[in-house]
Amino acid sequence: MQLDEAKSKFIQAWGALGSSWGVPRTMAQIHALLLVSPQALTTEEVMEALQISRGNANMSLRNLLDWGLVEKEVHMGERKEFFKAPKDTMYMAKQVAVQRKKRELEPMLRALQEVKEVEGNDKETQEFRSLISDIDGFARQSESMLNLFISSQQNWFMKAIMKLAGKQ
Amino acid sequence: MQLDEAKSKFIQAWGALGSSWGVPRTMAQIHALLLVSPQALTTEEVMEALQISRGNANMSLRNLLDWGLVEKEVHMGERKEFFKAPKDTMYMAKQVAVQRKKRELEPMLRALQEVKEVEGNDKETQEFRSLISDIDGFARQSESMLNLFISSQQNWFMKAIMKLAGKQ
DNA sequence: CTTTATTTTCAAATATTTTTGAAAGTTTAG
DNA sequence: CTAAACTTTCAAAAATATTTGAAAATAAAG
Repeated sequence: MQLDEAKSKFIQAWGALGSSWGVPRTMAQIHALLLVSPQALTTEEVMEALQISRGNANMSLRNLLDWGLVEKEVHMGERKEFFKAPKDTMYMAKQVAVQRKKRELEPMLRALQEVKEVEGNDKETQEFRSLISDIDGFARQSESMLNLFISSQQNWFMKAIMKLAGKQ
Repeated sequence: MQLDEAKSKFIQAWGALGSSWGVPRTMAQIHALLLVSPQALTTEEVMEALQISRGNANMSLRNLLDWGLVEKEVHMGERKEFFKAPKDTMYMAKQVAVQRKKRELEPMLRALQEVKEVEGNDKETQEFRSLISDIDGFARQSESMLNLFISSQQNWFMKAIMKLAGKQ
């Protein structure tokens, strides 16, 4: 397999992965493109490489900046902005963890808190409360786990988990 | 807050959570509805409660069965099928882990394997190979972690991780 | 076997999400 | 200041995903 073909397959696969996890396909593809590019690219180059519009390229790049998955770079004497993607996998995973925690886990915890306030003491209400507090407990444990991962040094978290394998 | 209002809020929140993780909103809502229902429900009852069509209810329930998040129940003397959702949070989380591993992690591992076969020894190709093998390493660690979680007893995995918190 | 209840299928309709592209906005150079 | 380079915005268009509903299939009852 030639490098170009391999890059293209990787870009497709990364796009598909994003898509099935609720990340717009193009945004994931741009991320992949920047990951496999030796140098930082301009908006024009991203548009050209993925055959997408300026608006799309611009918005997707801005979102990737928000996610902390892409960084801007200024080149001396050049007016355009260049974009590059940090290639450290653990760093990427932590950025994604930070964002999804903020965007999905925290709103869910708030919703569970609200719904806990339900009135009544009949059996059905008690069972409802019990379900909600089970889910809430799990959500809080997940939050702690994510915090541990996010604030851990480099590969510590994954290594520590691998070590748990024998102990169960 | 009244029980009905609380149930409805929970159903909405669960639907939104699913939606932002690539699970069809209605499928997640049906799951939530069954979680908060004291008894098993028929397709008719699901249609009525969520105001959705028969086709939608049927397909979503079938998918939930595939995911292992919903079970069929037969009632003596009744011809229709009844559906209920196991309310054990850890069990649910494990089912989701099994399915997402199969549907997204494994295809990604295969794609990475393919793309590793790239020919050439120039600097750019070497950097590409290095990126792919980093991502592959992380993906494999994730897979091991999921396997550990999936096959662990009850709450063992989460508890073990909580205990790691002080040790870093 | 025939009738009726129930479930499944799937093409078409609808809804939602993503993408486009042109106009407006901003920044830098001269 | 003015013009050119570049970026951002956003309404409309296109693409994609979801939902509908009626017809077909299946299963149970009589």
